[in-house]
Amino acid sequence: MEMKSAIEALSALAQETRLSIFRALVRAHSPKEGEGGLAAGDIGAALDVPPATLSFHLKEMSHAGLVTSRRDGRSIIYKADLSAMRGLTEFLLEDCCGGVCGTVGTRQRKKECA
Amino acid sequence: MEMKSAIEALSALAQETRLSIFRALVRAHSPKEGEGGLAAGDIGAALDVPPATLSFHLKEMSHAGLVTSRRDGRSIIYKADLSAMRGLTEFLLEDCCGGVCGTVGTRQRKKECA
DNA sequence: TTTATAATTCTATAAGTATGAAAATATGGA
DNA sequence: TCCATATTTTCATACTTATAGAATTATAAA
Repeated sequence: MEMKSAIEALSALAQETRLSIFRALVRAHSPKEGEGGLAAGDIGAALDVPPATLSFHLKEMSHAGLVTSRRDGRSIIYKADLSAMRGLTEFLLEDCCGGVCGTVGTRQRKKECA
Repeated sequence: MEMKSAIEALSALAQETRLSIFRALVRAHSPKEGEGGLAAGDIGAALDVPPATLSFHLKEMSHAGLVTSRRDGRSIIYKADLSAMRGLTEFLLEDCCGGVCGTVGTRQRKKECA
């Protein structure tokens, strides 16, 4: 991940409606392809957001790579892209402590930085 | 962490100058109290940001809880607060897959979601 | 005390983002 | 085909955020 896409992802999350949408999609997530996620209408109903506003926000999140979508009949199912999240976290903590603490990359951490 | 502070932290990171500052502070981090971090002037010189602009951004980051500061003579040393980062990540991925994947909380993950 | 250095606050201007009503588009069923 | 449902696009308005020059405050050294 590089600067530009990291900023797009962070900007997409830095808004109350979008953050609520994302967290709802995380809860409804499934690691299985073609499963999990929520229909746009269900998100709008759950969070009480009008269709035009919801669509604007979902588009922002798609462009930022935070969600994917698939059509299911008349509905469009949105799903969180969690690999983007991991990439973002690694970008943020890259080379932490100049590399000596091992916060990013290794499974076995050397020190407790984050 | 709750919604409001998460949005403040995400907004603080969702801006090119501030994101560059944060990453520079992550590299210069030390887990030891009173060590690590960078003087405001050094950040400004490294990133070529005028003092007033830099000060504006550092204030945003302080208010968002992403950085702490301590005075050292005429300089003010800013340091990344990495515990805030961990709190933010946990907030974002809370109850992932309805809780079954164990992405947040447990050290030993059940599945690879993020 | 005077001077130099470091950082912040004030301020005006410029630029970017969110909202939701109305209209348009897409799908599936009668 | 015609109708109902689901979602997106368009658009005007309102709101929020970034920038950097000039003035101010704080610390340290001469």
